[in-house]
Amino acid sequence: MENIGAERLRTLRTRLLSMAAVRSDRRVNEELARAGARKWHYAVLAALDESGPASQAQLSDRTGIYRSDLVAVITELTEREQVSRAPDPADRRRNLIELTPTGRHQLHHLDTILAAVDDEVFAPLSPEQREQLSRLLTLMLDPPAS
Amino acid sequence: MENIGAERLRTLRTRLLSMAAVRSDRRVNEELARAGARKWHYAVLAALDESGPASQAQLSDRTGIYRSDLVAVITELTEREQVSRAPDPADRRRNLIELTPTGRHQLHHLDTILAAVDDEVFAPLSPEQREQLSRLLTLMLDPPAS
DNA sequence: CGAATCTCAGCGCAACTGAGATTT
DNA sequence: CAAATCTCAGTTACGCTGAGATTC
Repeated sequence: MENIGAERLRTLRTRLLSMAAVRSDRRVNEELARAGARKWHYAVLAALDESGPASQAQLSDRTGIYRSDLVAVITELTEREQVSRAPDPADRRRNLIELTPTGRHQLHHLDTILAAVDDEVFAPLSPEQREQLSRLLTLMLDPPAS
Repeated sequence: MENIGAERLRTLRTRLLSMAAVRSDRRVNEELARAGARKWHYAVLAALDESGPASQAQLSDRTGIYRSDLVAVITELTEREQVSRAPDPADRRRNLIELTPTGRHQLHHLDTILAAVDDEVFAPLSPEQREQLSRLLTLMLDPPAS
């Protein structure tokens, strides 16, 4: 049981990661809120833009949002007329969710906002360091098949 | 408005950071729970070990726990006899919180657990990459005075 | 029939706010 | 008196579970 040093709270890696994410998430949520959105809204819009119309179950897989929570998210997006929800004629268990022109416009708006937040949150890092951070985090999340 | 690419959700840096932290936090919380603790318990024990006896307000500053939440945390730690809480004779508005021998022992136990979790969570990274990650995160959180 | 899908109700935890009581 | 400290009550959001109804 060696000495860990008098800096546990400042150097513990899992804690650093957690604190950095809390700070980043807070700014992201604040700025999205100013645009009338939350991060799940963004995730759904982006998933629809990148992979096309989908059922709620597919959107759940693509975004990581729980199926039960997606119901409310899609309802909110339809109220804002950013997506449409209609029964899938090919399989009436499913809802077919599609991006509307308004939704695509909002997505681009949110892209701009998020780019600015990224720039602010990672301001202390050089462009090379930001890339390095992305690489390390990606490596953590998707370790290359050994 | 240039094209962001069809990988937003997989490459957005703030999202990578958030996902990595969620995964890490989950493992930390699971393992601390198996030891009958939560991360705030650890933070308080470590702060007391490193900086000595303190009032709850001081502990709040050192750990980042809200003063209102510290009440319950300290109560739980006293129930486990890991800290003692007594009115500070020098200023009776304050409670003086001190680490007990049991608390110091538990702290060392939790140190061991957290070292193992760190090793597991960051397994995909080499020792050099782990150090690099720590440096980048520290830089983000405490940017050097420009 | 079993399996998939959507919906709703609710739990547990964490971050956070606000207010009251006591002491300095 | 104003300010600091501790305590308690309550809000909001999120991740997650479970159950019912419908459709395949």
